[in-house]
Amino acid sequence: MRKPCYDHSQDKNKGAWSKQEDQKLADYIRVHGESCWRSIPRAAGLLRCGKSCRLRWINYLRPDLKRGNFGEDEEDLIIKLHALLGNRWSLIAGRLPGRTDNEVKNYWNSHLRRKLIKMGIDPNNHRSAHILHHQQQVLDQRASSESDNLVKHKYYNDHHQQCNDNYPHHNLGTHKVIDDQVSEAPNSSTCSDEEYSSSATLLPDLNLDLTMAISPFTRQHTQGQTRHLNFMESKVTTREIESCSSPTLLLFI
DNA sequence: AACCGTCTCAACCGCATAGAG
DNA sequence: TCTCTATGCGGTTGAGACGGT
Repeated sequence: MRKPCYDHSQDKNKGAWSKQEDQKLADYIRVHGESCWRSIPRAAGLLRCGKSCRLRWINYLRPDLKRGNFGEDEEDLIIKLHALLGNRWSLIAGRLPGRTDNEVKNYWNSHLRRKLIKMGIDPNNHRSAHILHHQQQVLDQRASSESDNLVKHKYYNDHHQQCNDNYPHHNLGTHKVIDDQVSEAPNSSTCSDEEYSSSATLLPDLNLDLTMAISPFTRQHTQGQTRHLNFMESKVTTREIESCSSPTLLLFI
């Protein structure tokens, strides 16, 4: 049986950190560095669990943290990255020097989400809400009368183009197969190889290289045979994409 | 001044994953 | 290959701050 992450059976402190606790932790880490969080509380004389110490250090005590309000450029970057990565806060925070994943997540939930909603943009998929509604209606009608998925795809792409036109600021491109959270292609199995390679297109203003790759894990195929896929494979075929339920997004920094 | 609703953000929690043995 | 432990991540919670009535 796995031990609980937070063991409060030994009179561990909970809640807000006191200045003395902060001081103890900061002093300890300055001398000994960040290693083995589990042992740090005892070594530093703190009645906290290791996880709590790690969180406190990363989110508050780290000397390289940038405190204060987010700048416009930071907001802009968060929105763009969220459009690409979804709620991968640690990845997003990694592109914002001095910001933590917790900080970015909180800022998104308290400010940016609302800001996008006010602008008529769905913060979940970064699409214009009224256009999305209209497109969905059209899509539903067509889907009910035609079974051809290519039709859906055309509408999806047209719609996406329209969103980009309406909100060029976000430069969303057509990253429909980057990730199951980010992309919402009606049916990715209809994409051509060319379309998949376009999903690896760079976003020049972000200086990001977004490359499709299949997860390194061995995947079971329906026929029962096992196939090993190369982790760094950047050119993947439609068939491989089909066999992969969760394509991995790689960020090369 | 008191109450209430909303907002913000630090901290908690549980799950996933990496890595060691 | 399997099991176990430590760490990392993202969703959620709750206390305190703040503004409106």
